[in-house]
Amino acid sequence: MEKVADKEIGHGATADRILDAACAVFLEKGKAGARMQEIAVRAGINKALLHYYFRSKDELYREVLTRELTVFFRGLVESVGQADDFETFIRNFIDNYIERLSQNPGIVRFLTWELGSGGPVAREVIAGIVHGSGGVPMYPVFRDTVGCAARDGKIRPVDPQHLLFSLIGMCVYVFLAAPILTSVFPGVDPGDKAFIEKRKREIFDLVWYGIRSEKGGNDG
Amino acid sequence: MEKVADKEIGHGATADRILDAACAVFLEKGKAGARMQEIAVRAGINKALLHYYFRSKDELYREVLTRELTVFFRGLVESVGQADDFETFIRNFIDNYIERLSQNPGIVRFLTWELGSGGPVAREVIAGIVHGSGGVPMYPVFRDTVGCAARDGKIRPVDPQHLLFSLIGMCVYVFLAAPILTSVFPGVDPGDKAFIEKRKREIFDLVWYGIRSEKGGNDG
DNA sequence: GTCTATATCCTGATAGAC
DNA sequence: GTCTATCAGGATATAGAC
Repeated sequence: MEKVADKEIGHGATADRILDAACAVFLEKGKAGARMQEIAVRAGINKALLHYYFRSKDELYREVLTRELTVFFRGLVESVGQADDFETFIRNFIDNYIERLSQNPGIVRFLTWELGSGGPVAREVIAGIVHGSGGVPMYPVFRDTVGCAARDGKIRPVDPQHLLFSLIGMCVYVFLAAPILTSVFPGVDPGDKAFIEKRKREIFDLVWYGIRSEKGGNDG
Repeated sequence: MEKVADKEIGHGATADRILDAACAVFLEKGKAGARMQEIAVRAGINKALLHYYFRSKDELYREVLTRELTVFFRGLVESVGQADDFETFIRNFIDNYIERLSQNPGIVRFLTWELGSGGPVAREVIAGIVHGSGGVPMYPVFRDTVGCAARDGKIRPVDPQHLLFSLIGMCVYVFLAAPILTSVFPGVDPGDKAFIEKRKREIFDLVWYGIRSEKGGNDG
């Protein structure tokens, strides 16, 4: 499996092109709106060959989701890491989270929709990732880190669950609502590098001023 | 148009039932995933009668969106109102915003998806509401109120646009991500009254501590 | 206004040649 | 592995009786 002139270099070249095309179409149109015809064309083949590689639309959908969500979630989970002080812990979280989102602007929107529509496949795949993942469970680490910081008087006591929701919400919103934002606020572009960096700073400032302990806080 | 035994009281009773049913189905499945058959059944009629009232799926979709988004957006815009002091201004915003969202958990999810999918109908309808609305433009009021509070030394200087994004993001996220949250955090239910009230308080605290001016702030 | 039956079109999936 | 041609099912939309 290493000759094949003209075309690619062997085994899964076509399959990969299909997966890429399918990913794009599914993320854009959703499972119901996606058309096998369009996926085939974007992959540079025809429907018959598409079905030769992936028996059915359902199977293709499952493969795409598994591949895409696995890497995406692993990336997000890594947003919660150890850090010397609590300030960098929060800063790293925001940086990493926004960075991943800005590189995959479509996937969160897709996930939000598909999960709400009760898609069993998406639910399954995610369950497999969240629970089965051999990696570090994300929330316990976050909760404990916040708890320690509060106990040490670095920050005021705060519900870690809601703090997490607030952080994620602030990070995710601009990407989810990108179409509305750009239409309501001409000049705002969530894909723009400068906007992204400013967004990181604004979120951090709001959160940091919002939770740090009064007594210890005269470094601003 | 005021007799008609047995059935409802006249003109648009059936049409309204159809619109309600269609709204539910569209919000749940999206335009592509929605089936005219299901809409008909939920409205208690059959496909033929459905087409008698609304010529095509596209037309029905447009009517539903126009009706639903109009009232929803007007409600959201009202979240920005005058208040005696800046603290109640923020508190009112959060209260109102979350209240509307919690009563329409599905519509934001739908909107986010459909706008991102480039649906021209949704875009059109929203443009008509946002611009054509004779009501008060939302953002200028918000921006000026924030600006005044900063000028008066009530809060630290802060980018009003990003503050708005942060506020909305924190409010909206738990409803958008409800399916994920309930599965990852057993016990969390964004539809629960107690959760909603707690969420309001947590958001307010984070924002208020996060933006209020240091000098004037010793009332906590 | 409401129904049953039917037309028309589209899409996912298969057959079979090369 | 890749193609053309085609099937079978399902979806929107219409015809026509009541």
